[in-house]
Amino acid sequence: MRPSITGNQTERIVGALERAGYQATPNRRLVAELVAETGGHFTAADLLERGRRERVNIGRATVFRALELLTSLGVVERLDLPSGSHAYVVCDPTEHHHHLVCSGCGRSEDVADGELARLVDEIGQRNGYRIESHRLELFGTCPSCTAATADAGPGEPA
Amino acid sequence: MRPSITGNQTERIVGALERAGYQATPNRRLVAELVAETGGHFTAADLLERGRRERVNIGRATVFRALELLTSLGVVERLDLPSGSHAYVVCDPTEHHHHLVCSGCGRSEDVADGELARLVDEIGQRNGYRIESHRLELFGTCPSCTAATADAGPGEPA
DNA sequence: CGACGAATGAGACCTGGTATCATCCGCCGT
DNA sequence: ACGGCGGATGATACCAGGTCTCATTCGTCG
Repeated sequence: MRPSITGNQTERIVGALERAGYQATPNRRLVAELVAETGGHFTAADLLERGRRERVNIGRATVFRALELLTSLGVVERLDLPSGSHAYVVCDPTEHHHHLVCSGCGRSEDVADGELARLVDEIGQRNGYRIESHRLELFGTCPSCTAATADAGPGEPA
Repeated sequence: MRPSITGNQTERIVGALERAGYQATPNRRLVAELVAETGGHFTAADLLERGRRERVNIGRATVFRALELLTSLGVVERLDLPSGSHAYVVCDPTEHHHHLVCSGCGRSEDVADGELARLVDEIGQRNGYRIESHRLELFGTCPSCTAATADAGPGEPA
């Protein structure tokens, strides 16, 4: 009785919304679904477009507002791509973590803070700063994209 | 014969420009000076405004173009502030590094990559990604801002 | 059912940045 | 000194991403 993996994901998001005391309106549910069914990162424009395919009258502001809400709950986070533009990823709100993003397909993994905390601490101490927050972003090629490019074009050795 | 610390800094920037084969035009010199005399990060709008105080007819596009140029040479880098907006900082182009930014005064220190490289490597391996780039950004309060707030308002204990 | 606050959509607005295009300027070869 | 050419410039239009306002509408609760 499990409609899909993303079905659970959607419920997780909607649940987070309700637990935080926000209404789970149809629009917000829609955004939750769209976010959940996205493999990888997405932009707000993206979401809006997909949203409009399902429900014509969804406003741009509503999408942004929903995204803002979800961001404040930690179920999505905003990434800064190397290009300088912004994207969102869905992620686990329960633990401080960072993101490893595939530049091929956009897929993103959460990576635990781990040793980084110590390193950050040291840097702060060395410079006399009181560190308040830090952000690590990793960009690379995921296993399947690596495999795909290896298949398609092994023609760039030296 | 040393006009100011930032004088050298300016020359360093202009030099980088010339070495890379670009003309060191008056506009670009102006931008270099403005950048050099900035303590901390600045936005493009910032720079434009200050630029216009010196030379009325400097175009917005020119400032952006100069900034882009300097970014491509590595003498400035673009930061993503926690607020989501962008700022630029001048930094040392000779070595891969990250930034530690004071959220009080905007001042920024370069911090060496150091152990991070190893950590990044491990993360990549653990996830099967081929890491292409990474970015660490640290935000905190610098020594003098810490001192200042301790003087001004010690009134937020619990 | 009625009321009130939260949510919504349309659209104006803002910021940061890019593209276009005509002009202009500096530098080069002669 | 001159002519020409490419690079640099400024104005301006444009675009993306995001926020604000405001009137309407929807949900929820009494």
